[in-house]
Order: sequence, then C-alpha cells, then structure tokens
Amino acid sequence: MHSITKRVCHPNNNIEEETELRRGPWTLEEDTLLIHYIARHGEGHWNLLAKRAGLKRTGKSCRLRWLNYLKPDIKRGNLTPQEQLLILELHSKWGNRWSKIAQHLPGRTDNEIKNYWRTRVQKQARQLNIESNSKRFLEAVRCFWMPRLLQKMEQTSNSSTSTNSSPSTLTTIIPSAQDCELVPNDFVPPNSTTFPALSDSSSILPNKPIPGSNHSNGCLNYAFTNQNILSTDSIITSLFPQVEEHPKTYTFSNGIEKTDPISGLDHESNSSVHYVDSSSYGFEGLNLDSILEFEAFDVSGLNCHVAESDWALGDMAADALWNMGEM
DNA sequence: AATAGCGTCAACCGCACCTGA
DNA sequence: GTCAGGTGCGGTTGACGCTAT
Repeated sequence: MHSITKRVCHPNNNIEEETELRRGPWTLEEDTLLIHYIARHGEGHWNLLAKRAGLKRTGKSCRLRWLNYLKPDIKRGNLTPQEQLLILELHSKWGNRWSKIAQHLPGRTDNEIKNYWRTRVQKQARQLNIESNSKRFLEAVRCFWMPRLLQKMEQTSNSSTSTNSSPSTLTTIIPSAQDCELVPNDFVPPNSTTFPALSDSSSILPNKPIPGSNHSNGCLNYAFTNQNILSTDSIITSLFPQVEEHPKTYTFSNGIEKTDPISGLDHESNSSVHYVDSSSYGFEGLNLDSILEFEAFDVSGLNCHVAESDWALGDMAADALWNMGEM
C-alpha cells in the first residue's frame, strides 16, 4: 500500500490542507466504511462520499471498488460457458465496449470481462498467430470455440438438470461447421465425438443462406443480422431466462463473508455470491486438438473459400501445429 | 530451496462526456 | 459560451500466486 499527498485548497478560508490519499489494495476496514456509508446514504457523489465516509481515497477509487467488488450483486468465480459464449458474440458485435457487454451479463463487471478477454481470448489468438480483432480470428471463434462452448454447456446441462439454460435454444445461435467458410460445404466431422454439438445443431441450423441475410461473415449472422430469426435480446433471454436473484451474502477478497448490507437481513450461508464454476474455461477445449483433427481429416482435399474469407483452414492448422510444437 | 516466468485480476490513469452554475 | 465538478469508459499497471526449471 502506498499513498500520495494531495494539497487541497479550500476556497472559503484559503487554508491549504494536506490530505494523505491512500492507493493500492483496499483494507477490510475501508471496505466496511464504504459499505456502511452506501447502505445508509446510497451511491453517487463519490468525492463527497469518500470524504464523509472517512475514506482517504479518491471518489473514483471508491466508485470503482464498489462497482467492481463490493456491490452485493457482483457474481464471482469463473465465467460459465454461457457467459463466455455471450461475451464472444457481443464482442464480435460491439468490439471493446466492455460496459455495454457487461450490461448483458448480470453480476459481471466490465473490468472482469475486459480482463477475461485480454488474458484468455487474446492469449488464444496469440497462440494461433491471429490478430484478435481480425476477421480470421472472428471466424475461429465462431467455428471452433463457440461450438466447443456449446458442447460444454450441453454437457453441463446434461449432468445437472437444475440449470435454467435451454440448450436446444442455445444451439440455434451456434454456427454449423457446414456454414463456416473455412470448412468445406461437404464437411462432416471426423467422428461423432469431435463435435457432438455440431452434429446436433446441423439439423437445426440452415445450411443455406437466408434470403436477405448477409452470409459472407459466417453463420452467426443468421442469428444476429436478421431480426426475424433471433435478436440479441432473445438470445440473452435464452441464456439468462431469469435475472439472478439479489444475492443474500457476499464474500470479501480476504474471505470474510458478509450479510447483504443493503437489506440488513440475515441469510443462509449457502446463498453466498461466491460463484465457483468447477468446469474450466471453455477455450481449453480448443487446445488445437480440434484443429488438428481437421488437419488429420484430409486437409489437402478441402475446398476452402480462400478467396472470400482471406484465409485457409490448412494455413490455420499449420499455425496451430507450429504453435503446438512450440508448446 | 531458490528463482524466473507467467497468468490473473484489482486498481489506477487519462480521457471524454454530461450537467449545472 | 465556458468552466468546473462528477461520472463513465477503456487501456494499462503492478502485486500476488502458481508453476516450471
């Protein structure tokens, strides 16, 4: 923890006062002060709040701490496959509009989503030697990662019937391999275990462009460019059929669990917001193995749409293999 | 056991925008 | 119109923990 000295000049009496502003990690005491103040007086007017709450922090720092960490409805823990899928799709639509993306993921902050993108998604892009904001990367996301996420979601829903997600609905937003430009039209997954989700979805998704829709960018456009098919809102609704109930308790970074300070009610301990997804991140499913299986599946005979999509499966697989070797 | 490398994420910074005086 | 304060956003940093050597 370090601090900076800020000289404050008061207009009333011209007395200059030195205020030590704290920086760095928040202490439990500071968290408690902030929580109690907001519980009594509400959010907003952060500079005033910082002073009145007795916090030697900037208003910005208080706001950030509250919004990104202390706010009771913050969901913690790994992002679920559903959430990852939604982030991928919304990012392909809006780019780095993190706050806008976060609005569609209840309990997740823009900071968390931004970190996720930078640490995981961009890492995968680097490993594939693809620019994370390139069309090529977008297609890799759509044609490989999203199906894997769907697969994960379906596995999760099969193992746990308590989930509210609707896999059959979700399937409709996932591209069929046959719809992706980097995959030949007559492509069939090498075996049923490679892309079980794809083999299911291929019967649901259209294999031909919908009149009036833009097919050139891959099959997700079916869902997102044609309002008659599926709007983003409807997808979000299908991903989050009900907004998560206001969490009853929450846990500090230091592990101390607190009762919701806003409601002031006592709650059962099993309703903590500490959300832990036992499954790993969806991208490890990519692991280049699926690409390698593509490679093993007679890549030489593929009739890829190189001219249109500006890249070839063989090229991508080669990159993948190269990176695999490095790893 | 020591340490270098890497990944993660909370927190900070700078900038832009909004609003009210 | 303009200025200041408040707020929001996106990019970046740095501390910390884990893993490999």
